[in-house]
Amino acid sequence: MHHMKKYFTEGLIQFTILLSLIGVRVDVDSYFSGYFSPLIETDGGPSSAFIQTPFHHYRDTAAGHQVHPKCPELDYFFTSRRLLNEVRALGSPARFPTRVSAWLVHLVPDDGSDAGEPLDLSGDPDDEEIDADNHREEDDHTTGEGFGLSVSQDCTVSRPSCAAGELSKEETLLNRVNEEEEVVKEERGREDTSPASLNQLTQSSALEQEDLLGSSSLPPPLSGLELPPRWQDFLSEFDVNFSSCFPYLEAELPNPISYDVSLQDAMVSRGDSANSRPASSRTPLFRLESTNSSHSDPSQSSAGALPSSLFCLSGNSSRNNTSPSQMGGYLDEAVFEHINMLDLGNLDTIDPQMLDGMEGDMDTPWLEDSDSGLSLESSSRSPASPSASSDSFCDDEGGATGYSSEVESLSSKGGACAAAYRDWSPVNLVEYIWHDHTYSTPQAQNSTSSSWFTAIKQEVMSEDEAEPEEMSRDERRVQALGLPFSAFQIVNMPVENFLELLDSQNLSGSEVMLLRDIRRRGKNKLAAQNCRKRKLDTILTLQGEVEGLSVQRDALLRQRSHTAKALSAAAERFETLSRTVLGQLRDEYGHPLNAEHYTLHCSANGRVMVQPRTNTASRTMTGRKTMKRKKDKKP
DNA sequence: GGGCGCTGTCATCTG
DNA sequence: CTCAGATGACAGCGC
Repeated sequence: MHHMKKYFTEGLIQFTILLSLIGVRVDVDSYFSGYFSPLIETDGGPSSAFIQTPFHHYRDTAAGHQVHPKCPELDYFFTSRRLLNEVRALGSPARFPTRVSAWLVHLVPDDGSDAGEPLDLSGDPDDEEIDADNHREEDDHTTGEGFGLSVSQDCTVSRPSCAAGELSKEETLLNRVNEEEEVVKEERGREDTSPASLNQLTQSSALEQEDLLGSSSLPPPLSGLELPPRWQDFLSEFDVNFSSCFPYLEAELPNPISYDVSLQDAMVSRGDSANSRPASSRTPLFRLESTNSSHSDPSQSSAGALPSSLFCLSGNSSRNNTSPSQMGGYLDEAVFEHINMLDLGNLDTIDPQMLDGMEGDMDTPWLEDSDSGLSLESSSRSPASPSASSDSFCDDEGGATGYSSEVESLSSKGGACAAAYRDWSPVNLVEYIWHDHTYSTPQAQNSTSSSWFTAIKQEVMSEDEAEPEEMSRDERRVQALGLPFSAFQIVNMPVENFLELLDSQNLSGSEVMLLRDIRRRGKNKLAAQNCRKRKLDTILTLQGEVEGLSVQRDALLRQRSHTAKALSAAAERFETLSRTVLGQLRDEYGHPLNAEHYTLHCSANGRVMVQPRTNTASRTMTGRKTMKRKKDKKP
């Protein structure tokens, strides 16, 4: 199960990369570097789960037993961060030559009969590769039909000046895409949908389209969708009909397209490119339009919550019997929001539902937590702990040093506590607490005190078959007091209930102090865990920021370099052109003008004048001297 | 046996 | 003043 989640996490990130490349913006950073990362429970209010969720409950295994923090089963926790760093590193060519060639190839139906069939997920494992070889990419381009997304770390940013043929090819493609968009617009207009959001979500793909259109080659067709084995496994786990998830891959892309763009460049230059292009050229190339065949098979839509929402972005449209152009014609903000809401933290709630059917042989829920919070199962702290020796309760009990003696002495106090203890069986706290992630707000927390008492007692009584667990020091103390509450409950119950407990149980002063210490220690334990988790998150966030700034710096440096090269090339072309023009001109004696002595000057009104080069130089020098004099006079 | 990381606990501060 | 939370510091434990 953990492999499943780890696998899913990696797959999700890779899928996010692909979505980003085809224009669907998915905020990955917010998932992993934000305060409320997906691997952290989300905020749920003043006593949120984030606050009270032990950090290390994620380290628990499916069997529920404790694992060491260094256990490899923690990998899935850190895998997301590692992958994120790798994704970030993709944009930095200075670090390592990496290229991700991810191909999404669509079928081009000949007669339309194939449009609804699921895409062939069998793919060549070489289609996704991390390879520094530049020539492999070209090979990939020549083998496939459809559109390929190739992230090349070593590809250049500046687009080479297009030849006339390339331009015509681009324009043709643009026109075709525009025509398709017009058709879709007309359909949408007839069906009275919100036109404002028509192109909204395709704007993000404008850059990719432009880069795509501006890139070099159009690969020949390839039938079938080729995915790397990891993707096949990843998708096959959820039984997702990929064609239903990306129907536009089949129907909306008659022209196979490929483009090479650096991932970083795609991110950095998105705004520039989008602004530099005329609006008319921003044609939505990738549409998320539902087809009739998307959900022809109801079982295909029965995947887990995440696949149905993540992959089948247009699934709800057809399920709700709305027309494809209404709901699935384009991605809308809700879809983006949904994607953004799909942080990995939701896996905690998704996976049990989704994976139950897939891994029925797993006896123990993987969500089971163990070593966390109050260390209710066990406490490695020896009785000789300093805190134990300083415990007021021990002092009051006549210097009892061992916990067993404490328990005995307390248990021997008899009275109501002992009677209550006889009627109360210990709670299997592992089962009772850590399976419920709402433990931050106990079930009866919001109820009245008496009902809260009753609810707790009933729950405690229902745990008759609970196996005795190795309990912590405080837990044993609570049991010794004969209270019908666990240490966890004492820690997490509202203060009103806690005070009522203190009053209602006829506790002595030392016992009250013990309960207060238990409550304080338990709360502080959670606070310490949160504090450490927060500190770790802060460090990771800062590391991510450093990484991002480094990538940004690299991009700016590259941009500066390219700008300088472009400027130099323009100057060179101007010089060549000037020499050519001057060579055609004659002075009053019929001699051709010497380019060494004359230059062309383009004025603002478009006039081109021939000026003596020496005069310009001298005038420039004169101007500089004038400026210098002015500067000297100023102080 | 020492280093290191994790964890619990205490003391203290803040809201 | 009480309470809850945050955080630095310290110590114990396991690897």
